Amino acid sequence: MVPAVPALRRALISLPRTPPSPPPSSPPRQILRLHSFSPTPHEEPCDPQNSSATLLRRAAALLNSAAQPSHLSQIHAILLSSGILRCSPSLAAKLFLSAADLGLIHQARHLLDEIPGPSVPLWNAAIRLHSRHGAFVDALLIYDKMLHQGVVPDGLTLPPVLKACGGLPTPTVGRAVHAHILRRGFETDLFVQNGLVAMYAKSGWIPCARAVFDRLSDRNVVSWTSIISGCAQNGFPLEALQIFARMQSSSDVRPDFIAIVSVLKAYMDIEDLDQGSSVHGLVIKLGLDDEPDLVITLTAMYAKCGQVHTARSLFDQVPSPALILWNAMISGYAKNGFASEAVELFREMIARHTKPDSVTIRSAILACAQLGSLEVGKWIEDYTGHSPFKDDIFVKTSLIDMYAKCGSIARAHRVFECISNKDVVVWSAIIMGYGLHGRGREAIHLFEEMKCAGVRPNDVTFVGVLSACNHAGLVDEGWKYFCSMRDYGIEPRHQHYACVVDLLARAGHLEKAYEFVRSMPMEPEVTVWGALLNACKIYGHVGLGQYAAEQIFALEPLNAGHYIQLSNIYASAGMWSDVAKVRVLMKEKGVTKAIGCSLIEINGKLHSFRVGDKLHPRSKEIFEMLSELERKLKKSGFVPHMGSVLHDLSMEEKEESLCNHSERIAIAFGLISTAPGTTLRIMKNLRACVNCHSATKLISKLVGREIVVRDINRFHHFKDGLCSCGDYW
DNA sequence: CTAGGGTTAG
Repeated sequence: MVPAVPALRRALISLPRTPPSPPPSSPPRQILRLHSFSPTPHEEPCDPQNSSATLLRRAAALLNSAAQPSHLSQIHAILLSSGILRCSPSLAAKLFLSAADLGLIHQARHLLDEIPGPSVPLWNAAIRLHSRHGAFVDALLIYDKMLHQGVVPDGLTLPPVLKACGGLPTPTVGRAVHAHILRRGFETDLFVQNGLVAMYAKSGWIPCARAVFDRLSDRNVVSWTSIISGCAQNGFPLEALQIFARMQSSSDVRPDFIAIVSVLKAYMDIEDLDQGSSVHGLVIKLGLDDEPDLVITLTAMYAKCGQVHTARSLFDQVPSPALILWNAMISGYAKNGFASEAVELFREMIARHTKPDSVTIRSAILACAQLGSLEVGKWIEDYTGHSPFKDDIFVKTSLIDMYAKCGSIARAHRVFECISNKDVVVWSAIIMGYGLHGRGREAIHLFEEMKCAGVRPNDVTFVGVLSACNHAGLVDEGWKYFCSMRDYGIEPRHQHYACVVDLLARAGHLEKAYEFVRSMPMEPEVTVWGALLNACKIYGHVGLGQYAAEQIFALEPLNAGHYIQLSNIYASAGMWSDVAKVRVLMKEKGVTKAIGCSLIEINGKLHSFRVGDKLHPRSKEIFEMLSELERKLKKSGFVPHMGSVLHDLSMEEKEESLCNHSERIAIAFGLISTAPGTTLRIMKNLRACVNCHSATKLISKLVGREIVVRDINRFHHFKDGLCSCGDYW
């Protein structure tokens, strides 16, 4: 009789129970003939002994053939109601093992309680079953009960117990079990020792995991893998790789595919593709390149490191990809700017009748957000609504983000409203969305509402609020919120500082902004100097602009936008020789201006235009519309803002007339290809230029259309001659 | 009869 360790008991009492999953509700497919079990009148009704024996025999025979959960449930129910289960522990045990084999946790649990004194293998099976299915607390409670009944665990009891401990947030229980193990002498049991290493590793207690590992006299591939993956998963990728190197040099343990997967994870984390590829070589040498799980990890690694083409070639070699392989490829595309490839692959997946999970759907939604296409966005929401993930809060949050980025804040809000338990990320997403659309007041209102609802803002929420204030020119509010961050114990990051600099500078408080930059506790990065430079352009402040530009050139010498900003500052001040100098500087450094490009979506298809683009099949009509627009603009007294011509640094581009800017062509195309009154949605890769911005305002009025333009930073909603940004961008 | 790994993150 061994008493339960008090520490283990104490630790267990404090644990929350895992909420039980509902028992399977699907009705039995095939109804067993119930009456054949129950004692029937013609079968010696007056002799319960005899009929019980018959029943037992029949039940045992049926149990041997009961491969389906529904059959098992029925047998269970019948035996239970007849009270016979209590008379025959061996039958109960048999029934229990069948239930365990079928993964029927609830029934197995119920049956275990029916068995008077379960044997050690039975206890082991029960613990293993719960541990495998993630019911860790239950697994431990069963273990506790076992100890309490004075049953002595064997070598097979502890591995699943340790696995359950490793699944808990802290290794408190694990340590108690460890103490147990020490007292009982499982020092030479490799399974138990490996379990300890994995338990500490999973809980993030790497030094403890290492201590156990280092004391092992005998190590197999599982011991090595446990410690390697422990390091890789807890932010010590370099240690993981060192240990792998040691494994190869100082042991004759041959890595198997699971070991390699763990190693690749470490390379993935440090994004060391060169080393990662060399492991790919090792995989081939070991003859493991056909291992499906390794193909998944390799694909994920290449995809995550931006080598989407290499990833795709691996993907294409798999005849029927598993769900997570689809996920790795689709998310790889989405994260690396291959949005249309991601959406296309998602469609292919559906066409091939592979059911996506919430990870797939989230990746697909992310791709839609990047694509900016409202049509594709609506399609994916529709798809999501018919999927089992329609109520998933992660999915809904990505939908909010997606609609905001596709230009429909109304749709984003609709999704937002329908979420019952809004967490901080949901609120942050909608606040960010309103900010993106220049609706700062509403963003602030939502922020206050969120606080009233008792949701605590985090650093991301503050980025949202600050950028919302910024886009709407709400200087005082923005400053107030920035100062309130510390009340919430949030230390402002660089991004928050950048927002404030932009906020102050754009509103004309250049000196204040500069002072603020100097007071920053970290080195200002490009975004901060860029905000200053931009404001200097707006307010014609040459000196500070020059200084900011110098800082930027040192940090990011190859981005043409900064040179153009500086050049524009000089041009506005009439400093033509300095304009020329900037041009020379650009040439010396080999910086070329990004070519403006606008996209417009018509009937779900994207059309792209560049400056002066004549490549479109309907080019002739487009240019007729362009001249008509220009006529209308002139007639209503529109004067082009000549400053915008100065954007173009090369002589060739200077010759381009302003009305050839790409967004104007996209608008013209939109007008000739849609019904009157249809909203036009345009995306461009640069910031809106001053001239196009005022022209578009007027055009929206002249043609009676709402025009939504997503530029590189934000949205502009043009309507009735006005823009939602209030000319503040 | 036991053990180690993999997609993702608004």
